[in-house]
Amino acid sequence: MKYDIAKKTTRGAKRTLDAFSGTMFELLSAKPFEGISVNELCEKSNYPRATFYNYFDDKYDLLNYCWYRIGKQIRLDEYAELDPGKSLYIFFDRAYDFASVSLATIQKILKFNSTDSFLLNHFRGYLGTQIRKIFQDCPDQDGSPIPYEIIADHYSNTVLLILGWIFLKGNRCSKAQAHEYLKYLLGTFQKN
Amino acid sequence: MKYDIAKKTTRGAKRTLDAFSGTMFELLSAKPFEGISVNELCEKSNYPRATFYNYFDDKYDLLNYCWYRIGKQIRLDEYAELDPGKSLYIFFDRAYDFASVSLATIQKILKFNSTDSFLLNHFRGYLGTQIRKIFQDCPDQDGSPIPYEIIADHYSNTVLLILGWIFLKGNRCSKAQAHEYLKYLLGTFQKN
DNA sequence: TAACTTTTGTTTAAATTTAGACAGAAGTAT
DNA sequence: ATACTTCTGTCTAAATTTAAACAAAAGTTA
Repeated sequence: MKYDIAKKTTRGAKRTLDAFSGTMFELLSAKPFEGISVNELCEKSNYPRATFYNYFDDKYDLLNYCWYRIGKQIRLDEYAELDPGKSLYIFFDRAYDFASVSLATIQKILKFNSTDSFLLNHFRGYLGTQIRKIFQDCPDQDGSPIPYEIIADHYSNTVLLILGWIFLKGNRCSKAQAHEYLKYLLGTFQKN
Repeated sequence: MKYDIAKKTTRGAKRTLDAFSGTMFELLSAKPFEGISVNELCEKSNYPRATFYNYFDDKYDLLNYCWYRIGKQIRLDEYAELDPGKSLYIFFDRAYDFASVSLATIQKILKFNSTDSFLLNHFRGYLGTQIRKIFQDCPDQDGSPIPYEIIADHYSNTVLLILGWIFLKGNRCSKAQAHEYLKYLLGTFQKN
């Protein structure tokens, strides 16, 4: 990414970032990621190519920013202060709510970018990394027989599994029921 | 208007004009025009005040541009080549279609800007002028007992009357029925 | 293969936007 | 009437965007 997200973004930068990522989501609802060109993104966003390259290295880089934008919406960065034992469920709930609201868009995107496509794997990768970060910040639990890092990975995998089952594979189920699934799959490790 | 619409607009200008006019329509759907400030327009549009004043003199000027934008959507400028006798009905149909599609927005705006408010009068004024222009371009009809300019004004008034009756006063009626109204009110003058 | 089109990523100087400050007007509250 | 807040319209120098051109890569067609 050529633009530094860390430093506070100016209004102009916000507009540009929003426009490009918004257009990317729009286009993903209409065609596979492979078929989207930087030219098209610029055309639809009403920005010249030079501006695109002021912000992003290429369309993959923009894709990353799209995931980052979703991450902000589910407040991926606000877990430091949460009870580690509960953060799993809190994260799950936020993701569940977001996916519920965005279901129409998700389904359109899936129509052109199937579950096992590059696009979804890319998203999985991003989200997995972020989830792992949440749990890695938690301290080692006393008396745990295996490294906490492994548990963090396992949490991440399991949460993604359930979310994918519900929203990508289309097996709608209530939040409460989903919690049951999570408890069942993670029961052996969880204290709470 | 500080920006010259006549010269072909750059992409950046198009973005800015679209953003501000779009925000204006949004705000009009939520509050009366009097209560909208330039600050608010800039805030919602994500542009600094300086940019607003790069393009517009004030919020009234922006309002004018909003009407201009609607004018483009109903192709107010494409009447030179049309049959003068029919242009009345062609214009009416375009306006009717546009209003039908935009009905939800119109109703929201009316909720905060009642039929006899400054806003609606301003719009009436703009549209009336444009309609008059269409008919003024038509040549004097042979043997007409009164100046064509008066007839143009009368056409403009009558079309606006019917449109207002249907879409502002809320008396929905079919396009065909509306044509009957028009024919009845203008029958004495019309040849076709 | 060869001709052709599209895409990519970079580069430039010119145009536009930008944050912030400014004084004066207008509105609100006490 | 006074203090307080918000709004307006203008002004800057610094930052960003812009159109256009470019060579090289990739994709398409015949």
